[in-house]
Amino acid sequence: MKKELTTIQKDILDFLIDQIKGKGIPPTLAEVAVHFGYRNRATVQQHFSAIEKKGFIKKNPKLSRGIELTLEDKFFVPKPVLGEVAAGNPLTIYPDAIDTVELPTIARMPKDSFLLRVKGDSLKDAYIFNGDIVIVNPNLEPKNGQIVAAILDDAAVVKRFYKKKNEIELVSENPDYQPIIIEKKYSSFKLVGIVVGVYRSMEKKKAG
Amino acid sequence: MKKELTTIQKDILDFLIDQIKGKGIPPTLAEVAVHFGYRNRATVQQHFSAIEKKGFIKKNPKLSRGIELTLEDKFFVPKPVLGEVAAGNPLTIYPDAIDTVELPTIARMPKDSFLLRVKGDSLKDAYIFNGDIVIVNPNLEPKNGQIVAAILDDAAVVKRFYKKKNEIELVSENPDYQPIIIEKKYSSFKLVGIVVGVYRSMEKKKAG
DNA sequence: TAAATTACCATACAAATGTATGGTATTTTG
DNA sequence: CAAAATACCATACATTTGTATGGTAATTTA
Repeated sequence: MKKELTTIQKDILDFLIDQIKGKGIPPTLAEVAVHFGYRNRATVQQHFSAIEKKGFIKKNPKLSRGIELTLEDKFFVPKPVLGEVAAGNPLTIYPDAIDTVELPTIARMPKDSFLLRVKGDSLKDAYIFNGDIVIVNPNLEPKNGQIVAAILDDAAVVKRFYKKKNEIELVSENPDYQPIIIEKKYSSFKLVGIVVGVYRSMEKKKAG
Repeated sequence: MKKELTTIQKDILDFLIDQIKGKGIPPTLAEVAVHFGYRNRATVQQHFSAIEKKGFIKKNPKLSRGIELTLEDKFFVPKPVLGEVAAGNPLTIYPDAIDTVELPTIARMPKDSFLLRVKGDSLKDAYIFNGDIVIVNPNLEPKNGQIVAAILDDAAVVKRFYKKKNEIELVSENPDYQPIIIEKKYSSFKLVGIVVGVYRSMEKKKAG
């Protein structure tokens, strides 16, 4: 019935969604071909057919730019969760997806953003809880007070970000946790991105 | 700078808006010609030029369906929020969208699901807070313990749902609020749907 | 192992598309 | 009144677009 998309098919679908939601109109076969470096439209044409057969888009025959998304009926689209981040103490971030969450289409992420599942309760006063999924955008400059994801000594944290004269402060909302202070020269610190949204599925009840 | 449109030009612009807003993609010259009964595309072509000269649309040369609206309103209308629902006490639900949420990259609304913005703090022990957006699916049967949206005396509430022998109980997580008990024959109660997810944008900081 | 799927390539074609040019008649404007 | 703008018509043309068909190689599935 509804099969899974291959990696390439998923990339193409992402591009379609990106164009439709971003530019407003669906791309032509040629435009997709150019974007992915294909030498002809037939390749895209065949990918479209495959994606349509799996039920993710609908082609309006003969109609230019006649691609419609059927995602709205699906509602939930599986997205990889790249790792678990500690709101409290640092945890490992995994190179590949450790899991997938069903993300509602309304909370669709920007192309290069990714998801992290929060562990711990140090952000509970910022209304982010154990098990919540945070959407991280790596292409934004952090402003003071924003919640960011960062790598610290090969582990990942989600904290509130404050830039000071010679140091960066990562604070938890929860007073039980001490702020992490990073001197600017400290090299094993790497900012990953800004947390732009939080999503929580209500499907399964969770513990407090 | 920006002159006024003639009656016909306005009709054509209206059609453009209609198509872009409704169908999602701008029409071709030919489609507009057919709609208005013109025998050729050149007529539409000239109208487009006139409307563009007056600053209401922008033509992307050589690009099929390359018409953009330059109206300040812009139609990448994010997501309509149908109303505000009280987690605490009932609030009115509005017939039309009262607001839109700005989300990272937004997909279209699932056909029959919708969004509601939560007001009040009676669900705070279920980790749903004032200002959060709940995603409501009206096509699911509620199970005991699930969080539902319901209409109660022309107002909407978001509560935890419990079905008992002869009554339905809607409880808040927050003990400050008394459970609402509805006898089964009570007619002004209508279940709207199940809350399947919660989304919160981090773009603007919010109050507790 | 055989069959199906995937992921590309190339070529061909009719129809659709945006554009250009030229024409006519009416209405509006300076 | 003359000039400009408006509102259509017709035809022509190069591209673009969707589609169809056939082929190759690698991978996945049965």
